[in-house]
Amino acid sequence: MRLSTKAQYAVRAMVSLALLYEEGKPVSIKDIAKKEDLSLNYLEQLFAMLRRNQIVKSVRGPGGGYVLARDACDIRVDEIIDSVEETLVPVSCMEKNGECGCFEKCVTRNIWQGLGERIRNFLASITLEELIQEARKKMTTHEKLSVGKA
Amino acid sequence: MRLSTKAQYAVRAMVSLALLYEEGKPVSIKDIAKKEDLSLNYLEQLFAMLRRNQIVKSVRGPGGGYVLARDACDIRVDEIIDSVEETLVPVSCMEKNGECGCFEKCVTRNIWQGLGERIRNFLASITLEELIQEARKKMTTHEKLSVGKA
DNA sequence: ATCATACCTGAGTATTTTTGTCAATTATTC
DNA sequence: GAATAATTGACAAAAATACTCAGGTATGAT
Repeated sequence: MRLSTKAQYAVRAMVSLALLYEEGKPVSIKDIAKKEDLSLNYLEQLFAMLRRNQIVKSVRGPGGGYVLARDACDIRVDEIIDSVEETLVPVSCMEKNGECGCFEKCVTRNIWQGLGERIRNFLASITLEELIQEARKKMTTHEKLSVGKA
Repeated sequence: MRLSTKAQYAVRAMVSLALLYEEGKPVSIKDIAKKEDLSLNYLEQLFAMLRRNQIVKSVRGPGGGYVLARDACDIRVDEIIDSVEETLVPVSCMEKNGECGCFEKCVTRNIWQGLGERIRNFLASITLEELIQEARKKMTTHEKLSVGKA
């Protein structure tokens, strides 16, 4: 029962994007890669998926980069994960919108369905905005501790 | 976000075990393998793990097999899954009982922790007994439909 | 005793999924 | 038209998963 690193990276990258963003200026993937210490090429793939799912918008050319497609308070964590990972449903036979055809036999079906719903609901209850605020809070307390590091 | 087939098999096998059980007579792994259409050898591995975790008891020799180690109403689904799969925690850095050391930086930590708790709580809220009763219910309605099949 | 049954163990393998890398292209700004 | 940065698709390494196999060990029945 593991979330892929892909999904974890995507969420972290989205927080980074939001934090690095300053009015009107797109954030390059390079900056995010540096901040999060991730492979540039790999991040590119993730952002391509995020873009296709309308989580971010891209701006090409010099000075370009990525921007949130909507307000942070309107982006839910489950949407971010959906963009890069196929599914939050815990078992594969339930993929195609609920009907695996084994209804009569399958005793455990209800469990997995219930579990999938809990996971979905929980991740849908958290917005990017909340993560950003938490991040800012942690940053300030952390900065107090590491003053004069450089 | 997938549960391993291992975990799925284990839960199904436990239901099978409980359904096949008749007073005093252990159920052989072979019967379960047949009923669930799983590899005998693979099931053996799973039951070895279930035994080590005191979910089932084994009886060796002819006429032997496996028996529930406790009442079905006292066996929770999360225990079954724990026995065969390492973890219900969604990200690896949180393995060792919660402390990954990246507390200050890690903005997403709270999400994964919360998610892990939801998953755990949900699976802990279901007992084997409940699954058995549901299975019996489905069996009777299903039998009505497939009368005279053989 | 010995034989058949059925659990028990650990090593090994094949498959799939995940996690990336690389090379080449396209769009945009200066 | 040169530099920048997103965009794409193919490919590859590595890890996890899902098994198989070849033995062993305990027990009951004859």
